[in-house]
Amino acid sequence: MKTLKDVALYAGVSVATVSRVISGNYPVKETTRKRVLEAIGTLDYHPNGVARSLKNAKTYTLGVLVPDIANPYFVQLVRAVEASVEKLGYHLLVASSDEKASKESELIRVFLEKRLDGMIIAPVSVTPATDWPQLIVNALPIVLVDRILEGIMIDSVREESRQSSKELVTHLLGYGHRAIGIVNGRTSTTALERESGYREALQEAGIIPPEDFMVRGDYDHKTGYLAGKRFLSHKEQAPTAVFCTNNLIALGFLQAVHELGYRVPEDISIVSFGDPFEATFQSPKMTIVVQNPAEVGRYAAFMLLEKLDGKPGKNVEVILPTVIRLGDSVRAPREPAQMYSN
Amino acid sequence: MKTLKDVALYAGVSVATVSRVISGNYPVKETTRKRVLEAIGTLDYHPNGVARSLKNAKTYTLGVLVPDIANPYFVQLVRAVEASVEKLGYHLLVASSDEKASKESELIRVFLEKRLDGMIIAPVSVTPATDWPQLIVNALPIVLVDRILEGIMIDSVREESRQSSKELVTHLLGYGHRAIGIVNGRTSTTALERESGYREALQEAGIIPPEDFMVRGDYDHKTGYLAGKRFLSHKEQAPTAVFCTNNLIALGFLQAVHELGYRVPEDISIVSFGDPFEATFQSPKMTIVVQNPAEVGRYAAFMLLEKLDGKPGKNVEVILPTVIRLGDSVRAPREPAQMYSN
DNA sequence: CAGATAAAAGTAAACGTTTTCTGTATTTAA
DNA sequence: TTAAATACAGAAAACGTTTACTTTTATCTG
Repeated sequence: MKTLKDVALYAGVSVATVSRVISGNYPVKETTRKRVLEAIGTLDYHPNGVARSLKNAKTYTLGVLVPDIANPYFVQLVRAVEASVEKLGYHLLVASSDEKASKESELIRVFLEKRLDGMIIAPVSVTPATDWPQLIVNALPIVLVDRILEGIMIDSVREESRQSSKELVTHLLGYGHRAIGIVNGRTSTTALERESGYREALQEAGIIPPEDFMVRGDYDHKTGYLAGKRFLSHKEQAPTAVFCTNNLIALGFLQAVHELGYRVPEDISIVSFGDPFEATFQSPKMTIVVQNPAEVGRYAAFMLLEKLDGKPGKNVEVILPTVIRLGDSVRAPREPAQMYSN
Repeated sequence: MKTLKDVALYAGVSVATVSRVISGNYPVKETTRKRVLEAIGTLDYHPNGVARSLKNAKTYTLGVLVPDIANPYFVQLVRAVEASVEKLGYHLLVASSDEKASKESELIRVFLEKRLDGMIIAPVSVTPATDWPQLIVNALPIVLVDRILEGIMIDSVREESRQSSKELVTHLLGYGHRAIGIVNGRTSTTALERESGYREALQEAGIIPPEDFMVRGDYDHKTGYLAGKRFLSHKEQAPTAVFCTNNLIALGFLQAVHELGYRVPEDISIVSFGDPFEATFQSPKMTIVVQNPAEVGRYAAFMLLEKLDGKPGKNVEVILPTVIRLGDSVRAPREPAQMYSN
């Protein structure tokens, strides 16, 4: 690949002049500018961004670290971030932590070494790994999305989760359900919040759910599928309604229900978090807390860009409101509610 | 951020020694190694990857350029690429061209300037933009995915498309359909191949489809939706079956059908390209050509890594086979087939 | 047309690494 | 105990930019 020096030689000027033509920040005589531009064209010169980044201490690249890049929720989020930052010339290094703290640490290290200008992270766990405090010290611009960390104040954007979970479960209670299960993630704040909303709703109804109604697994298809199989294989002791805390879990659960020959909502009612469009042609149409990952992404991008711009930044914690969209995945339990209250 | 110099100063050695400790490629006395490692730890030193890349002419970053990063097809593809290259220490810069040649050019330029080690691209158009030839000359390792370019030989991986399109349409013909529409993309090779398969099947049946049965738009939801509205708003002249050439188009078309109060396959039969899992709970279950983007991604990654390894490379053109999965989105047309043959 | 001033272009240092080339301890052999 | 060999460690150049500083060239004024 050609360098400034090659161009300079060809155009018969110094490298400084070529650099100035390219940057456009300095006066260059029109005739020489022409000559340089021509040289650049014929030599097919492309500036070396690496050298430039070294000199300028700026890479124009942002790191995005999500648990699963294939989860539609994060796909939407990432796309919104990309769309928000592209006009300012930033590009994205996207990576998946697979919900593993070790991979998260490793990738943060990579981001650091690559000298990315900032990062957007959906942390794996509530309790920050050892690397996190360093990060803060290093003052690298960070915005957390979807989840937060306990004990460390970092700018974050997420969607309301506890209250809406409570409402979902209350909705089920309103239909007469008493045996209500939950299929949840494990380590993230969202998982805790959603479980907390679930518990609150039940508590206010005087219900204490049995331990085996509460599944803690991963935010993935498999967890939902296995939970569905487990719940429904002993139908008599199964919950009459289930709260799936995430879109993938809901999908997996649904598949299990179908495979076992049961139907929603005739045999079991389901509510979940999800994307209204994704579910458009699903049968049945699910009653969901409508999530808006794109909005989360836009906010996160905005906040990160502000920081990059040198704005002071006062550790904002943005919580976006959510709404519930009713579908037809809920109806009253067929049998009289078994008594799990005490 | 700390530098080698800081560490060297702190440990009382030269920068060269610190560098050698880090790389591990040179002999360093155990006691000094310890001292250096300690310095690195207490100073929280992270090597500057930018400087390293400049020196080594290697960024360990690959560019991935797809038309739409939110399309599940490309999401799967990208994820497979990521999974394939991560163990070798490569990371991904992902960007969307939005099916715009201008954006594609721009992003290729960015990739070039960032000195990425290689790129994987799903080109927007069959006819290469002016930048493409340069790319080849620059000998930057490239692998095309999903689509190819006319007139330039570049390694590529894609799925068989023409023959399977033909089979899909033949399947429709077998059910007695004669008025068969197609909703397609515009510029890519896949669009051409799918249309070509469609035409062949019809031709062999002695049918020449009217121009307005052939919609050419984008590979997106909207194109499918609009086509659906258009076809079905004049039901009497509408096709009795439609071939949607892509998952998003199919989804959009389906939505239009639903909104207009029609049903599949009672009122109209549909076949398409798609992902068998995505469609699991769709009603109806679509008859599709099963695509396997992950496999495409794995192949592309493998081929790119080979090139990066300095393997000669002989311009391979990989075409992965596809299979058809029958669903229940097709049945015989209700009214006697109108005659479009001649 | 000389001298002052403004404009344009050149020189060289710096960014933070890696690595070749040297130099100095330390070990080994005689 | 000394010469040769080996093992470590340092100095400095190089990667390709940007930019402060300096020098050259062009322009202006009287």
